[in-house]
Amino acid sequence: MPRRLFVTTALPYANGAFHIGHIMEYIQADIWVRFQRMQVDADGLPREVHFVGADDAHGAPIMLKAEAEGVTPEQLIKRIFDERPKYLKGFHIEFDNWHSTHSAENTELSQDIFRRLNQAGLIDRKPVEQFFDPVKGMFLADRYIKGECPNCGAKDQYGDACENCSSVYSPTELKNPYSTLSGAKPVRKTSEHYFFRLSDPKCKQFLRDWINTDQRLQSQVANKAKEWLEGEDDKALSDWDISRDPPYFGIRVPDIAEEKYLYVWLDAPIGYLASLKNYCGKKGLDFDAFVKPGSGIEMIHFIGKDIIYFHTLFWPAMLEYSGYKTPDHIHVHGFIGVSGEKMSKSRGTGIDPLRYLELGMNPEWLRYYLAAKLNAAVEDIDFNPEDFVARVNSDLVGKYINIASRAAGFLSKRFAGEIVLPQSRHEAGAEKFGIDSAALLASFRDQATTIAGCFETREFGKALREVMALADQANQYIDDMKPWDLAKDPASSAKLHAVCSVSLNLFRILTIYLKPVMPKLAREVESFLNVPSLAWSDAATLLNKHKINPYQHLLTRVDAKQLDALFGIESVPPVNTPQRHLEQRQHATKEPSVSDSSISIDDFNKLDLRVAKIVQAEQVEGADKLLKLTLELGSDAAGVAQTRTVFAGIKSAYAPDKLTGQLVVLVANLAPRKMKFGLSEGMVLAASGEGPGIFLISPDSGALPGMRVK
RNA sequence: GGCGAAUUAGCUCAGCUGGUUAGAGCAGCGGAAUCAUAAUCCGUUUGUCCGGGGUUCGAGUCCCUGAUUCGCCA
Repeated sequence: MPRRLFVTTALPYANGAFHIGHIMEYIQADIWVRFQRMQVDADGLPREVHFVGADDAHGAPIMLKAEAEGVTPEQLIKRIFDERPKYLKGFHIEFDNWHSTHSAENTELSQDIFRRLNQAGLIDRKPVEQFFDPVKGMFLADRYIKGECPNCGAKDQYGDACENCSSVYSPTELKNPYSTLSGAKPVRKTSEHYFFRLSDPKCKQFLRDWINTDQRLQSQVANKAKEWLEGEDDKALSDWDISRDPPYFGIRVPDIAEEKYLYVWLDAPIGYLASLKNYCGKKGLDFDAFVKPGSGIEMIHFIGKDIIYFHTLFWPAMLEYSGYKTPDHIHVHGFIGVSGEKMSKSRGTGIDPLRYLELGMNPEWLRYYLAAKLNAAVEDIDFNPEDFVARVNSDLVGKYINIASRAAGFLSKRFAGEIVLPQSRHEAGAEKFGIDSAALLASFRDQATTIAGCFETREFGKALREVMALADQANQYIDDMKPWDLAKDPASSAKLHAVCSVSLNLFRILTIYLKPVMPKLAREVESFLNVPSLAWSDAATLLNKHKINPYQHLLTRVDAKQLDALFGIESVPPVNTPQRHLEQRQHATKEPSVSDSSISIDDFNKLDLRVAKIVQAEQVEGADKLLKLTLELGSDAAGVAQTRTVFAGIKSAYAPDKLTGQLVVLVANLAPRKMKFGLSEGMVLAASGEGPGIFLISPDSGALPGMRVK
């Protein structure tokens, strides 16, 4: 039997587009999956891999977001669902299936799992007192409650922790609490909830065994899971609240007359199975045979470190006690940051994957760069623009592609594109040429096992370092052989032919090793070399007496300007970026969607908006989007004109000379921001939308510089 | 607050259970080359291995302590 693998990535929350963190995870998993698909197992059968994903489509945040947009939750998640392929195809991420937790399969599986857990005696029902928003008519998760910190009295703090004094408390301890949804004062209300008895001794014992199974989890992950599992007193593992009251967008708790819903985090991971089941249906495969205990299939989840808790405690326990097989491996990765800063979606320091594609940047650059930085540890990685340019250009174009480029021209021009290797060194030919190419080719071939080991264990960075070390050797070989000198002397024609043939064989082997990372490029190389799809085992063979196609450029270099555009100030991604379920504490301090909450007049008054007159507007050398504006704000008490310098990203829409004298609205109390070109002391208001165009906001005639706007 | 992780060349990172003058790539510098989308090759510089103590014949590696950063406390 070949190895059989069932691989998933974490389900993205369907309230927004993919961000770079999602794409990184998919690229990591996709590389791993593609590597597996290139393998043939001992019996000669190809390895069997099933790679699925799905949207995580339930929960209060989606319900509220849809409401704010004036659409139904179904419409919202449909829109998001329809966007997914653009990203996945764009980055060559090849899922076998993409489904949704809002589906017949997931409803059926979730309700069935709930029933089976109930039958196993692991479901309790008990009353819970929570805050309730009397205006909205719904129970409030912690993140929707704000108030004054019970410790330091700071205002507008969330229900879990104070940003000011960082004390931790529960929402019921807040002073003067209010609902962020309606502004109303929440009331305490009791409701019956269902709980999964995770603290049951048999459950804990099962988890202990599961967590401690060798090779199942990375050591850091296992340690963390143990810490949670074995916590005592106030840190003891508690039972898991798995139901929610209406209104809720989710799956009904089965077999009861009351309207209650399964908590989104219960049905979300079941989405892995729902997607697999949907896929099995399409392919005519036996789903039950995949997921029953002892099925012989390896179940592998790629996830980020933020959701370890769910995947190492709740999820295996749910599966175990509902009669399914439990996951064999959880592969946890860290977060991606940009230039040392944490990703901040609202400030635009993140990389918008769609913009990356729209700028025409090659997705395989990103795949290579991320792979070069990824390893098997739970470590955050950093996207550094200079590093990105250097790595891609020097490794891929300078080292790898260069090998083909150096050899192919001679081969086409002089030898009709036919690869002919020298005879083995013990026969006539190789010795005569003084080429020890056999040893070189053998050393390339022999790295197949080492590099495969790196891919298998997700040490992608190490794998690529090995590959690039080989590419260095290939370039050295070409340098030693000096084909350009050989080409000058007709007598050394045979040797030139040999050198080019060896070089292209080296290039072919490198292509095999890079194929999981750069599938499209590999396809183009296959077509250039005129060979069928390369598998891992092909590294053991050589191309000889074989005609190739003319060489065409295989890969362009990164232009640093593209990165400037990627990070341009206009590149701010959509405001509502997806996060995992927003009801979770860890996300509770993140900003809520603008439309979800109202602000008080006091909040508004914090803005000091002023009418200002543009007295000077000039181009900024080296800036793609910025104009430097000098603004007059009226005079101070002593009659001295006040001016401000503001850098505004409006170059694409306004010519500097047309702006002089125009009145605009300035955010006068915005904290000054040091930019590459100088200090920007405020911000001018402008409108923009999905399409092109930026439109400055101007007061009606009669307004004077310095006037307050409110 | 408690627990944990991280901190190694300008940049990105290797350094397994302590063992010779601490490594790689990129960048830099000096040469060579000109087949190759200025790609390649040779040579070369660079480090208070976060600070301070300690254990040891010997510590980047172990222990204590301090700093900074980050995470978890569901």
